[in-house]
Amino acid sequence: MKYDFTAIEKKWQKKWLDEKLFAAVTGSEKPKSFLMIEFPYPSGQGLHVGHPRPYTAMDIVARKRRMEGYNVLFPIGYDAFGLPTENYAIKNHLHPSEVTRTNIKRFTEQLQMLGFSFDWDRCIDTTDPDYYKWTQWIFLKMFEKGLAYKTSMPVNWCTSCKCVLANEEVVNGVCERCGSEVVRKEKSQWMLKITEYAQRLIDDLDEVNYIERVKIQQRNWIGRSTGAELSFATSAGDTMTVFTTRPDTLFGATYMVIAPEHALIEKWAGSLTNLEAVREYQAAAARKSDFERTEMAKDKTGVRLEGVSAINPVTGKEIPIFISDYVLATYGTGAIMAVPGHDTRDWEFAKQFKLPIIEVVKGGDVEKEAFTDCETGIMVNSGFLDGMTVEEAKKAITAWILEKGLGKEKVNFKLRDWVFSRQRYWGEPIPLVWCEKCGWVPLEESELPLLLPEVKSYETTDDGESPLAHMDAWVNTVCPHCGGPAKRETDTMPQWAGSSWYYLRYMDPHNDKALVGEDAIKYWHQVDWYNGGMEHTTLHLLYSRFWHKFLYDIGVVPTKEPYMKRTSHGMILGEGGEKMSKSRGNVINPNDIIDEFGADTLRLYIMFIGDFEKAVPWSSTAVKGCKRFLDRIWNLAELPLAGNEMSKANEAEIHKAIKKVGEDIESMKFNTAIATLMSLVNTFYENKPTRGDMKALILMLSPFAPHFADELWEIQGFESYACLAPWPKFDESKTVDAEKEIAVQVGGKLKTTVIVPNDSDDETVKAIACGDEKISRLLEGMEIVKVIVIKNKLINLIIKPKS
RNA sequence: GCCGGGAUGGCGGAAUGGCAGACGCAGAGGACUCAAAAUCCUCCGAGGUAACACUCGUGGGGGUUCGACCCCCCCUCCCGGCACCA
Repeated sequence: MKYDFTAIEKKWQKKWLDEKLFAAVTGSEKPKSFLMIEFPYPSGQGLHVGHPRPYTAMDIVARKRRMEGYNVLFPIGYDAFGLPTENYAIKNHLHPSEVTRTNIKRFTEQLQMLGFSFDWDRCIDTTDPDYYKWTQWIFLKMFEKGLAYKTSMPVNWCTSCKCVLANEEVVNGVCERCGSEVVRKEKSQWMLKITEYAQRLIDDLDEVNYIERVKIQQRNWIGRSTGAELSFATSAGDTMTVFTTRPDTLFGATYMVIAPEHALIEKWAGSLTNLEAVREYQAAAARKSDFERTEMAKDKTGVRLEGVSAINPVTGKEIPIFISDYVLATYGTGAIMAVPGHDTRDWEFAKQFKLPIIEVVKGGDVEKEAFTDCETGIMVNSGFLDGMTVEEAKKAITAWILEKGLGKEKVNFKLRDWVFSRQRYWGEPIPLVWCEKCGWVPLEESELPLLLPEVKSYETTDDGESPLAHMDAWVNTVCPHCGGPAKRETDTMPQWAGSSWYYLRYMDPHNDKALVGEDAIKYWHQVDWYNGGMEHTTLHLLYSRFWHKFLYDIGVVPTKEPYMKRTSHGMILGEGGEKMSKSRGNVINPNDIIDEFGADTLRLYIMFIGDFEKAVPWSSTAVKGCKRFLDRIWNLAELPLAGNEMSKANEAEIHKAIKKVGEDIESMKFNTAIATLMSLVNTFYENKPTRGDMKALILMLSPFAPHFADELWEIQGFESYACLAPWPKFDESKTVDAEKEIAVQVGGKLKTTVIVPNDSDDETVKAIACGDEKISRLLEGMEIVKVIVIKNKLINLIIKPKS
C-alpha cells in the first residue's frame, strides 16, 4: 500500500482531538513545562507559511517533553482585536465580531490540519468579553495606582489609519502597519507609565534566559545613559538646566541649544530681539513630520536667541543660546550644552554657524571632526581637569558641580511612556467616564466587562475622534461617583493590550472570578519557554514584561518575569530570497503543500530548510526530499517487522541518533536533527532493521512527523500512541565505535587515513600511522621531529630531512 | 553613523581549533519497465590524470598555531534593528 498521508493525517487528528490527548492538567504530580508560541492575529488571508515555522518548532519541543514525562501546557489562542479586521468589516459592511469569528474558524481548521498538539480546551480570544473583562480590569488597576494618565501631547498620527500610534509602531517615519506618512498631532491621550519600570526592565534581563540579541535590543531601546544634570545661569536672571553624559567637557561648551518646543522660550519672549525669526522657526519645526526631521538630519538648522545668553560656570564666559530641532524636547531636559570639539552633532552645527570649537580632550583633530573617544583622551584647556583621563575628569567635575550646587548625577532613558489610546472601534473600551465634577472616574469592578456597543457604522471620521464618540446613547452615562451626568471615554485600547497578559489566562482560561486563579498561578508560575518573532522585541515582549511586573507589584503573580526563556525564529522568504508578499506573488499557502505532500512533510521540510534562527528562502523542489524520506521509511515498515530487540548492526547508529536528536531539539537545531534521522534511515537500507530498530526511529520521528509516527506505531503493533510513549534513552557506551578512522597529516597536510582501535594511546597510533604504506614512503630519508596526536581524531607528523 | 547577524559546491545548508562540503535538492550513469513515472544502486567542489599522484579551494588582505571555515587585526559586500537620545 502507498503512504496515504491525507487519510492518515485525518485519522490521527480526529483521535487526538476526540481523546483530548494533549490536555494540560493543573496540579499534576508530573513536572510542569509551559511552552508558548505567539498567538496569531486571525487575518482574512488565513495561515501564511511563516506561521508553522515557530509553531512546528515548539510543537516538537512540546511533544518531546510530553514523551519525557512532563505535564506540558502548550496553548493557542487568537489576538483578534485590530485594524485589519475593522477595515475589512467596514469595506464589506459586516460586523468586526462576525469577521473575527469567521477568521478564527478558518485559522483553527488550518492549525488542526498541521497536527499541532495544542490544548484546544484552553483556546482564548482577546475579543471575547469574558477575556477583555480582565484586560480592562488590569487597566483599572493601573489607573488606580497612577500608572495610567491622560495628557495632551504631540503624538504620532497615521494619516491613513486616522489613528494615534505608539513610538514602537512608527518605523522610518511611516506607519508600521500601512506604510503611510506619520505626522505630529497635538492630542489628548491615555498614557501608561512604562518609564517607571525602565530600570527594572533592564535589571531583570539578568534573571532570564533570552537569546542575547533580544536582551541587547531591549537594553538599547530602553536606552539608559548616566551623566549629570547641570544648571547654567542666564543673562535673563534665571537658569537653564541641561543633561549631559560628558560633564568632563564642560570647559569646551561654547554655546547652548534648546528644543523649539522648550518652555523657556515663552518665558524669555519679552527679552528676545528677534522673536519673529524664533516664532517662524518654531512653526516650521512643528510642521515637519518625523520623516522630514530625520531626512534633514544632515543639515543642521537653528536660530540664535538674540537678547539672552548663558554663562559657562567653569570659564565664566558668556555663550550664545540657539533653538534647533536637533535637540529633542522629549529627552533629558530638552536643552543641551554644546561641545563642538567632542560631539559630532554639535560640531556640525558649530561649523554651520561658525561657532568656536575648543579642544578639551587631546587625541584627535577637532578642526577636522569631533573627537568622541572617551577611552584614550587626556584633558587639556580645562583648568583643574588638565592632565586627567576622561574617566577621572568626569568624577572630578561631577564633585565640583555638586559642591557648587549647580547640579547632580542623573540617569536618563530613551524609553517613552506608552501611548495607550486608539481612535478606533475594534478594541477594548477604556472603562472610565469623565465627570465635570469628579474628573476621570473608573467604572466599578462589577460593571466589567464594559462591552463595545452594537452599532451599524464604524467608519472613522476626519475629526480624529473614535467612532464611539458619535454614539450618544453609549457615551452619555452617569458618574459612578456622584451620580451626575458623565461621558464615557471613547478611545479604545491598542492591539498590544490583550497580548500583554494572555499567557496568564492560558493557565486558567475559564475562571470567572479572577484573571487567573491562585491554584493555577501557583502551579504554572510563568512561561518556561516562549518563542516568537524578533519584530516583537521592543513591542509586545517589552509591554508584557511591564504588565507582568505591575501585576507582581499588586500581588497577582508571584514571579518578576513572565517568560523564563525566549528564542526567536527567522523568516521564511520567497524562492528568490525576497520577502514573501502578495504584491510579489511569491506567497506559499500551507494548504497547497498539505494537499500535495501532507502535513508531516510540510512540518519536516520547514524544520529541515535551514538554521531555525535565520531567514531562509523557500524551495518548492526541495520539499519532496522530505516526502521521499517518509516514503523510504514507509517502504521499510509498511509490514510488521521481525525481532523485538535492537539489531547489533544498527545499535550503535541508533544510540548515536537518540543522543544527537535529543540534544538538537533542545538547542533548536532541528535541521541537523532531521539530517541525523535521514542518515539513520540510510543505515537501515544497508542493514535491514528489526521491529526494535524501527521502534526507536518511530519514537524519534514522532515529534517531527506525528501522524506518520502514530500510524507506523499502530502498524508495528505497539500499544497506545507513539506520541505518548516514553522518549527513547541512549546508552553512552553504545554510541562509541570499536574502531576509529583517523586522519594522518604530515607537516600539517592531510595525506591519508588509518583505522585504529578506539582510544588508542599515542604510541599505538604513531606505530599504525608509520606502518601505513603511503606514510612510510613519505618518511624515507626523513626524521620525525614532533608528533601530535588528537585522540580518535588525528595524528600529525612533523618531519625534516635526516642530516 | 551606531548596535546585532552573516558571506562555505549549481542550490538550501553541515562542520566553532583537528579528514571542509554531513543531510537534502538539482545533475550524470546504471538496474527494473514495452515505455515513462516511482523505486533501488553508483557518481557528483575546481584544476589535473588513462587512472593514480599532485595542486588549488570556506568574501579579500595580514597574523597566531604542528594544524584555521573556526581565534586575533584590517578591509569589502549583504541582511536585520536603532537612528540628531546630548
